Amino acid sequence: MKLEERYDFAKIERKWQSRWAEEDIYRVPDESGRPKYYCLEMFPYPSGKLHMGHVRNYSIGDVVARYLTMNGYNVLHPMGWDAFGLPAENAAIKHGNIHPAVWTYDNINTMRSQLKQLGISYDWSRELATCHPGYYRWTQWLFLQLYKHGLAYKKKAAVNWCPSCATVLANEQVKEGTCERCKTGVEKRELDQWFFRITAYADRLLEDLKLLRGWPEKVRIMQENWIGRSEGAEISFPVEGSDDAITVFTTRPDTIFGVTYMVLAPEHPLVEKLIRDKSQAEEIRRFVRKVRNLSEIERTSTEAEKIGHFTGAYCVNPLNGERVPILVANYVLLEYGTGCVMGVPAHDQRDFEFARKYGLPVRVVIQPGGPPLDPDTMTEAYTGEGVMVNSGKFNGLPNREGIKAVTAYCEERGIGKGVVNFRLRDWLISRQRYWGAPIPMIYCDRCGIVPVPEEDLPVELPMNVEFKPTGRSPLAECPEFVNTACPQCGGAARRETDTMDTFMCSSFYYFRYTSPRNEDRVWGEREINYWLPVDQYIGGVEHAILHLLYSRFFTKFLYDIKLVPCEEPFTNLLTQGMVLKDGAKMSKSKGNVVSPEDIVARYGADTARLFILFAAPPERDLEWSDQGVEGCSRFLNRVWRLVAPLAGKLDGGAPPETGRLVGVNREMHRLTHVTIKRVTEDVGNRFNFNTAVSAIMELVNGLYQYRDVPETDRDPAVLKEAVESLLLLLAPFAPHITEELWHGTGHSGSIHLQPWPKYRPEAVAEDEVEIVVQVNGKIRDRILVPAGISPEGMKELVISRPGVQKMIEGRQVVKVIPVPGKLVNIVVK
RNA sequence: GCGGGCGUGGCGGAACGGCAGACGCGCUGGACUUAGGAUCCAGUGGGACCACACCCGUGGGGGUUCAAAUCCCCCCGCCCGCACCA
Repeated sequence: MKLEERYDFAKIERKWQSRWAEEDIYRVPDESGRPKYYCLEMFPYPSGKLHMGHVRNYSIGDVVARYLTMNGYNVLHPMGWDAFGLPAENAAIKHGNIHPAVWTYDNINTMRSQLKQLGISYDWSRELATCHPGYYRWTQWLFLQLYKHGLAYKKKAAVNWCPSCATVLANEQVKEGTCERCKTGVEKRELDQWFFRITAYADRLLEDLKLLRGWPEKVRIMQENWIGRSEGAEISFPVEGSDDAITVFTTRPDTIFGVTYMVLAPEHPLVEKLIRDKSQAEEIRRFVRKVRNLSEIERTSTEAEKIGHFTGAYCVNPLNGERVPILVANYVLLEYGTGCVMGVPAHDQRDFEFARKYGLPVRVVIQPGGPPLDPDTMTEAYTGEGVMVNSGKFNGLPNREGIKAVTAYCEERGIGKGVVNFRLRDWLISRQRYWGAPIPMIYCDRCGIVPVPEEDLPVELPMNVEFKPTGRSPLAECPEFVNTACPQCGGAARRETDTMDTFMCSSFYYFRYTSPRNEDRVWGEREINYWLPVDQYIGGVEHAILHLLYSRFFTKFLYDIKLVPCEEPFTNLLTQGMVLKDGAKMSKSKGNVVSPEDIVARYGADTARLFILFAAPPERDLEWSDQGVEGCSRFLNRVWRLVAPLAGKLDGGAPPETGRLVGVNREMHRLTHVTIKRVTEDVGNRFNFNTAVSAIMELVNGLYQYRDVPETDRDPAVLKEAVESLLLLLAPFAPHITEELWHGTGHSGSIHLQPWPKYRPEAVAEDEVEIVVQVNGKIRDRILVPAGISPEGMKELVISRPGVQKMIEGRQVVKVIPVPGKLVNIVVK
């Protein structure tokens, strides 16, 4: 094959993309003699066009997939679309005449062709879209499995409502009191909604984080904090003059003798009962109403002043029989623990501030060593260790033991028990929107809530609906959808009109890739057992909690019902950094967006990929640089100019024998093998693509030098080996140019199906190495020593040098430290 | 407030506790050219110097070590996550 003089990236990329597709070289079989490897990148939401974050994500994944393929693995590398979601519906509302399905599939078509233009090695035969009935049928089926196992349930609760998105949100989708998607402040609404009982898995989700050695610590810690396990006790305080009791959750039962007041969350159901016949009833109702009307941001802000009101009611401390006033205060959250807190001002900083503000008594019950605490002069709560005091029969007990002793005492007396509390809440999955998978449930006046029979799935979305941001699901306005027959009694019944949170769809897509076209089962047993778990998952850290926690939950559930072979879905996780421009995240509002389309059109996909991999290590943020792109483009042109003229001239025969090479040929041969070693280690062990690329650049620089030595002095076998290695090493990064040059230099068969080059240790070894001579840690000289020299030999060689003798003349040599292959440090006095 | 991360040339970034600044960008000079914003070659942390030797340098301050960008302690700055969790 003849090669053109000029590197015409556009022509080359087009040509190979269609050849690869025709020859179907990226299709992967579900069984193989080779070991399997599942390389997965987070599938995108089809928002319109690819952005640089996508290009980075998929370029990283592609290097991993191609590298492992060349290393003999049977690599599953699929792609699909997280295709349900609000933007599609919002586009329909805004433009009126475009259906979310049309909008979504248009975007998918655009983005698929962009991915193909980037030359990513996906097995497109496995492509899936979560909005396709062939997919969401299984989303619904999995809902039914959860329901069957008591993990999907409906309950009325105060839920997060985003007025802008006109739907409810899961806790995980609320950030700082605002909607994660649109930043609108969320409100609380009392609604009857579907939940998944993720809390049933809280302990395992926490415990198994320990197994995830291949995950960034940061993500594990984030999940750990989100799950928020805390051990403590629930203790009941009987309400004076009533049969009611207030149960508090506390992590410090050892401080119970220091309780000087009790606080209920304003929304606590007991409040109304307590104040009914009290004079302050109206005042408190006003307060409760006010707190309720606050936005979540104001309600939960740490800045907000702590405000409390006395209810007029009292309860009794079950440990010492003391009368304790009951208050209502804005800083107590109904959702956490029991919605009530015992106030121990001496030993809790919030309680302390609150008590000082309202002049509530402070009683010390934990005494540290040193001067005793004085409740009147304390300026902050004492939260450390100490010995129990003012605590009746527990006096003198170290507080650590006190925690257990008080808990045990309460259990014996039937007034309390040790409990474990989690911050994790159940996952709210109902959405009052159209463009999602319908929840497969039917309401029958006679039979109640009835699941749609599995054989009736999918419950398909009707196409003819009105899109209006009403806050009711558009499905509710669609009688053909709503009205149905009860599967049990056959009578008239209504369908559930809420759809599922799209995070449900993305919680199992990586399983479905193993059997994307299976219409009989959610996936094949053989396929799932072969491919799972995912060996390497790659995506943005923004999914550290939401998607990754839900997916772990799903996997555990599916493991329990024996549908998947693993308890954790993703063995290794790489969270890539953001792509920045001028130090800030690219965004339309900032006007600093660089479009992948433009870059690919101007420089080609190979250049775009190479730059993005070269500019920074993958987990770090990447600063976009047009000049850096220029540099990568220059490099590929340099590769072209080096290799293209060699077309038809690379006839070195078998690889050279290391032992017989000398001079420039030995050096070139050595550089080749050093580079193979470096790139192999950088890509294979560390995912340091940036340093791998620089190693390849050094090889090219070396080849330019080598090219300039007289042809008679060059060994054709060395040149051939160097050029072929260069192309093979560069292939995962720049798949098109390397494929073209590979064929141009006389090879048939795709470069991407070649074995990865192996370095020869004997070729990497040097005869002589330069070592550094230090005197008292400062570099004073450099000398060449034989490579295999012993530490003793190094010492002698260095000391005997005249220059070194001069430097240490008249001083006493205290110690000589030889570091093989590196340096000798002479310590003198 | 709590948790995590990061501070290295003009810039992006390299450096198993062992030669700081690989590689790339930018800049400077040269070659080739009608021309070069193409290409090739060379130089490029700061100071000092004809040049060499040399001195100073990884946010700041201490420490461990023969040896610290790297390990430990304190401080400063920036970024991210969580945020009244009882």
